[in-house]
This record gives sequence, C-alpha cells and structure tokens, in this order.
Amino acid sequence: MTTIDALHAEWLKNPDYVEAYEGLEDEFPLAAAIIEARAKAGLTQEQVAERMHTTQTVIARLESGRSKPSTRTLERFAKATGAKLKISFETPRKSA
Amino acid sequence: MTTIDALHAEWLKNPDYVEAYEGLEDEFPLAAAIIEARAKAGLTQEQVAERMHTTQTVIARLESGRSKPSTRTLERFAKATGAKLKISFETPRKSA
DNA sequence: GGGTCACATAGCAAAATCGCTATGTTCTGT
DNA sequence: ACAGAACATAGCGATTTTGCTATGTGACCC
Repeated sequence: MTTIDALHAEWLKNPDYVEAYEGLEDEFPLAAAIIEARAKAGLTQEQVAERMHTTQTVIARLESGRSKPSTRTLERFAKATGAKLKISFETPRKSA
Repeated sequence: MTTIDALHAEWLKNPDYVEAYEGLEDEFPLAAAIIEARAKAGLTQEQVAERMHTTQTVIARLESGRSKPSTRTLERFAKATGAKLKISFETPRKSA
C-alpha cells in the first residue's frame, strides 16, 4: 500500500462515498465513474485538480453531475488519476 | 435485415470504412468508435444528423477527430445510432 | 471553542464546442 | 460528361463548458 493510500484510507472506505454514488449511478453514471476513479486513485479533489492544472471547484462540479464535460476534460482527469479513459457505444441486440 | 441495412449495405461493407478507422483507432480512438457506431447503425452522416437535430457537418467533424465533443453531444449521438454511451476509467494493475 | 481539512456551491469572464451555410471532393450510375 | 449521393472542410455567431475567487458546510483533532 502506498503512502497516499494509507493516509486517505480512512475516508476512502468511509461509506459516505459508497452511498454517494450508489444513489448517483442511476441518474449520473458518469459522475459515479468519476468519483470511483478518484477513490481508486486515493486522491483528494484538490490533488486531482493540481494534476489537471485546475482547481478543486472543477472536480466537485464534475462529481456533482451538474456539467456535461468535454472529452478534453475527461482525458485530463483520467491521466490525473492514473486511469485510461474508455468511451464506447454499446449496440444492443436487434434480435426478436 | 431491415430496409435501411439493405440499402446501405453496399457502401457500409465497403473497405473504405475499415481502412479509415484502422488508421484512426490509434490516433483517434473516439473518432473510430463513432464511425463504427454509425456503420453498425447503417446510417449516413446526414441521417444521424437529422436524428440529432443538427447537420451533417457536425457528424463529419466528430468522425474526423478534430473536436473534443462534450458528453452532451456523445449522448445524443448514441441515441441517434441506437447505441448506449459507455464512459469508464480503466485502472491498470498496480502490482509488481 | 478554535483551527484545519475535505468537499460543495455561487457567480462571472474566458475559452471551447455547437450549429449553421457555403463550398469542395470523390464515387457511382446514366 | 452530367447528375446525384455521401462525405470533408472553412468560417462565424451562439451556446456551453471551463477556470477562477469567494464563501459555506461538516468532520476531525488540539
């Protein structure tokens, strides 16, 4: 476990987050994915913001689901959290 | 096979598209995904544009990879092609 | 209580995407 | 060669996201 993980483990495993995006994943699946990605990275909003060269406000807005971010922003967020952005279009069965 | 599929099958299975995004999927994976989604839907750029209440120009710009579309646009595109937008953050192994 | 940390919200200027028209290119069929 | 279809590109106003500061809330520790 890295130092960062250890330091933030307390509030990361806090059920607050679980609750938070359990309610969100229906309404704002993107926001939920963002929250989860940051949680997995073990970073605070401000730390992610730093790595994106922006402010904590922006991250909060992303996680609130009150914005339709561009792929430019999503890419930067992915890099900041050490993740890889994956956008795909799932085509449902067209059978009977 | 629907009527639309039949009508457009000719140029849809045309290797042009395969070539096109085979070169793109490295540089512009999103553009490639968009092209593929439209191909699977069997629609022309103009038809997709209509369903998105926009113009053919916009679709061309999306598929060219010269834009960083917002998730609002991606959602509309997904609906237009009968697909489901899926955005996720893939977290790589952090093991040795 | 006082202080700090993490996160949320408000509001506005700057920058980006979006929507649109006009026009060009390539291919196909006649 | 001509006409039409499908797609690409240029350019510009309109709408949206972005970036920022200021401020508020709740939790934790001293």
